[in-house]
Amino acid sequence: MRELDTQMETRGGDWLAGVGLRPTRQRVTLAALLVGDGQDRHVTAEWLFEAAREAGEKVSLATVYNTLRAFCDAGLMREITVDGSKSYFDTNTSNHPHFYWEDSAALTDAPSDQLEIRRLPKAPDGAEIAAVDVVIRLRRS
Amino acid sequence: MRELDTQMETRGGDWLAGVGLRPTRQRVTLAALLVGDGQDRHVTAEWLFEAAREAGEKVSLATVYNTLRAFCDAGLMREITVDGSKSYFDTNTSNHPHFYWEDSAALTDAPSDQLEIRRLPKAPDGAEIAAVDVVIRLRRS
DNA sequence: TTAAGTGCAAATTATTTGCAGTAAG
DNA sequence: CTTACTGCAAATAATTTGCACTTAA
Repeated sequence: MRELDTQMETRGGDWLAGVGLRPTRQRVTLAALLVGDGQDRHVTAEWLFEAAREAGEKVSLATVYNTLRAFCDAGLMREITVDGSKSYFDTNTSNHPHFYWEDSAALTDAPSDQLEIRRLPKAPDGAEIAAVDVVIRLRRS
Repeated sequence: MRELDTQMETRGGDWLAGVGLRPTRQRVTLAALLVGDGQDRHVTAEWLFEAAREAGEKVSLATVYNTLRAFCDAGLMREITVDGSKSYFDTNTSNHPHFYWEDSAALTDAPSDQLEIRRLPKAPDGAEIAAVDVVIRLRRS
């Protein structure tokens, strides 16, 4: 895996500073791995833990979990649930559809400009729509 | 909770017979609780286990899990994932949108005749769309 | 009679938490 | 200094599994 360079860490640090999270070494590392290259990313805790390890930074798995949760609470990421077994965390917080590759259990963005939902059911009385999750399940053909 | 009557058990039994699953006492009980009244239902393993208990039938939790899995494999039900922690099983196997009540963690059907998806992203090369899951998350307003 | 189904209890897997130590403001 | 953060290891929670015992066909 790639090494983390200064620019990536700076970008990760800025991302944290934006929401007032204390920029500890671990958080800067994880943030750099997540948004350091400006790409949107969908990760599992295990994947991020491995990525940190491969980048030569040491962080405990518990901290990876706590950190992902903190990032979500701060609104920096969104948690996506596709298959009961594990959670995915998305650096793109806008509401957009996903492709879920059943064979590899990978989650990627689906081109949102191609999706158009008409006549969305209205929320029942006393409730409001918090989000609309759209997951397009793909199978190798 | 309600008792199971003959008609419900008959309906549950027919449901099983339709796919060639051996109609054991436990399966007939669970099937009757699921489709005995002709209503669509969204249950968790724990809920169904409790319902069986309250109907005076004894089934182990492991069997409830194994049975729900068998019903899904047979195509009688669909598993729905909404929040990483637990699985819901839906007796309505057609592809339709759901309401997820975040406060009570309940899953219900959303009126599907009101949903219309236009320009669904096309599946990338080498893949085909297996299903499109739409979950409308509701929050008390 | 015999293969499939059931019920425990033990095993798994993903995630959270308690708490003593470490570091950021 | 003081409070938040980190790292373990132990605790949870949902689900699965191994295996001896039933039961439907």
